[in-house]
Amino acid sequence: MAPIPDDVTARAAQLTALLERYNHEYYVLDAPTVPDAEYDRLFRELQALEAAWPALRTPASPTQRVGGTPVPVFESVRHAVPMLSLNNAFSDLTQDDFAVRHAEIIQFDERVRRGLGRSDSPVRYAVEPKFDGLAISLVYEHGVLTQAATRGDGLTGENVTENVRTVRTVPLRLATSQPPALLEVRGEVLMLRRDFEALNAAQAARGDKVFANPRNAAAGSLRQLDSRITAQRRLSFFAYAIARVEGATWPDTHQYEMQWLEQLGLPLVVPALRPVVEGVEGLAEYYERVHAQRSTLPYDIDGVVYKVDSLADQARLGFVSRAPRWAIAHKFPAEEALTVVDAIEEQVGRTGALTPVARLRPVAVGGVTVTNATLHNEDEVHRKDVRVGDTVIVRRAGDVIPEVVGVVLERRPMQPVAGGDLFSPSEVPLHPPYRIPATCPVCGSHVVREEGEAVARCSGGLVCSAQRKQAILHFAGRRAMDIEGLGERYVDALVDLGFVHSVADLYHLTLADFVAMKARSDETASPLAEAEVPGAASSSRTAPTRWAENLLAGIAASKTPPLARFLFALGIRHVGESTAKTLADWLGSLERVRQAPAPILAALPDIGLVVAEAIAEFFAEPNNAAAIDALLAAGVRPQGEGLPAAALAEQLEPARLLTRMGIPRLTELRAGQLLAQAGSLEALVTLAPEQLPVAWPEPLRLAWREWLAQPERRALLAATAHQRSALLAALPAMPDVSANLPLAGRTLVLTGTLPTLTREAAQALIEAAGGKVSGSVSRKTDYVVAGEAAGSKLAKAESLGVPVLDEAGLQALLAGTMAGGEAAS
DNA sequence: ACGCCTCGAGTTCT
DNA sequence: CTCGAGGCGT
Repeated sequence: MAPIPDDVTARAAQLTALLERYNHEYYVLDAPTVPDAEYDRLFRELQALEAAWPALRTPASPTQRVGGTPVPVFESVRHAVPMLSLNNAFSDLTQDDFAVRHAEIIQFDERVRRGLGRSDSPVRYAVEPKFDGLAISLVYEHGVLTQAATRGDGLTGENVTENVRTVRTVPLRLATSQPPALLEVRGEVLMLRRDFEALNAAQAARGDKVFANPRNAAAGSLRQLDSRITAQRRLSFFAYAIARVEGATWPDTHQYEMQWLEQLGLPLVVPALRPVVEGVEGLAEYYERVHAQRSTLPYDIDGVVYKVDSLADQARLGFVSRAPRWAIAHKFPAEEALTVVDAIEEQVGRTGALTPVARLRPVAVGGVTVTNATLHNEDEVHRKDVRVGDTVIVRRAGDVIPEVVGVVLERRPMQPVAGGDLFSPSEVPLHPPYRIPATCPVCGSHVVREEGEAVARCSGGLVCSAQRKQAILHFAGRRAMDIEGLGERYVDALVDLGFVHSVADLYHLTLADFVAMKARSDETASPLAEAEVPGAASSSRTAPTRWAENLLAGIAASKTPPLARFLFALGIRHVGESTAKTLADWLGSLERVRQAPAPILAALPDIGLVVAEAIAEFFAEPNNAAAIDALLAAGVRPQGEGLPAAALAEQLEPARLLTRMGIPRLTELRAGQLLAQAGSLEALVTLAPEQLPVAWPEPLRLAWREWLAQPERRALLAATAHQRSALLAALPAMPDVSANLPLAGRTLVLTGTLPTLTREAAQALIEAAGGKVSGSVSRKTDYVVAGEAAGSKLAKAESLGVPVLDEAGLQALLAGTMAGGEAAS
């Protein structure tokens, strides 16, 4: 290749420098000094030079902001310094008292001052808005941007360098003649509100999908595999931290860090929004000020961030389970909005539960458009007195789920009443108070509400198509049989068109069935029509069976589930994952679970009479028995341990079993006396009245005789005795050794996202080590394992003094090398 | 009998 | 995540 003439190299360098300066003036300083046309002219000149001499085209060239070749997939990038998330503090602005309103600020400041051993002098804090965008890490080597990565799980992110290069405010080269050998900057990529609106307008005009909020638009744009698309989207960047410096002096306060970054040409938020303040009053004042300004800012924020300004002090404070002790995110309270209830409809759940749902006029709350909100149950609707036509206050509670806070009664639609006078109102509400319907909206069966229960249920059982669909969906669910690809759309179509009546039918479906189903659902324009991929109109001839093959493969692959998951999949009332696991662990086979009478089941840990009877009734019900037999006949083989648990003998002590028969006033002590008289469970049936224990008072003797009088109870007693013997005979010869495992008898709670383990993987490891994973923190919790974005459970652990571990701590515990955890402050 | 704790069930939107 | 309800220890 011909060498590049010196004058060309010089001109290219000159153009690059000019374009970089104009870029910075335009996008970062918002103060252009040249007309756009001049910029475009220089830009095209540089492009032309680069076209003639491609060697000039470096990654740092301003021409490279237009995006390059699409990548098949983002490669992953390991962060040299982990990208942490901050602990959260929440505010409740409904309180007036300063101490109450700013309790989180006061607590944070106290923790900081305690940690620094500084009781009187106020701490200096660098404060800034908490952007609602995507955290990004930028690496500059000798002043040139060489890598940009998303946060990912904090340890490993995605390499999005090509995309970030197209973000106009990100300098491709640092504005200094003596750049550090290495500089890693952390900041946020986001979309300004005006850019978001323009983008959505353009998307809508083109008939493309619009984004729900700027955050989603930014995320969607940044994660484009084709960076040319990213280049067309107006993304912005704000820097807020330095992660690594080599070959330069690291400033000693956060404030100086920011000043340095600004000198290097990195965009920062306007100075007024990032002051250094002192003490609690300074933090509170800043919080109030930004909160008040929130809606007028050019971008979305979801709170503010407080950081101890001195880096030496930051170092002294250190970290608790991967979140810094010297910084905290203070979130604004949930946003509320007003909207109108168009209708109240009922959803029918798997158990037949009718749940009233408010259909709302679409309204934006906290970044998403809300159209539905659950009203939980009839009582709840009455408590809030929500009616059709009402204007209601909607909030996104905690983080996601929309909630109707209350009704604005002044706006309730009314109608005049004839003959109204001083003593009777002249108008009444247009709509009556809500009533749960008397019949199921799906199948018309009557609706029953048990005495003392909050939920109303459709009595139709599996006759009700809604219940059937939900039962099948539950059966196929990820935590149950895990049939891949069988989602709501297919279940709806399969049931509506009569291809599937019960779960066993799934295993008899053929390719021909699916093709027929597809044909019929196309005719009837059922929801399946929407399942087609864009442009599938022509491909429905060419590859009509691909999805069906996948589905059939998914169904076939689900034939050998672990017993616990199979039991859970059956959808027995009161039997969730945990109870299903108890049954599987203790009894070891489907047959033993099916045959166990209620008292045996109630002898197992955490299973009482209510649950035991629900299980026994489920298996006794002929329809259910037939459905299970059909599954077995179709080749479904739940995988059990084969043997009951060795410790079962203790659970099945005859006196214990007797107390679980549902006999009134029979305590364990009295059951023991009774057994001493009879000699064995079997002999109880024939025990003569005069042989009852002498210590028994007359009412008890009467209660016993009355209970035993019914034949089915004598049968239950006999069946229980029989099953007990059978189970004991099947017990394994060797006692189990689980007591020696490192986490035997320990209860752990997982919260947040762990850096490398998934929640399921962590749970599996803990259980393999003999421990138990629970969902909520209490005094009985031995450890809380906290990851990224840990929430209320971490806070609760700290308030109860429960030790908090990070993933490394958990691994140490699993290895049995650690006696205790790192205690939280 | 009471109260704590855990589990089950239902839910929204992208 | 939140509520309601069942299980179990006190």
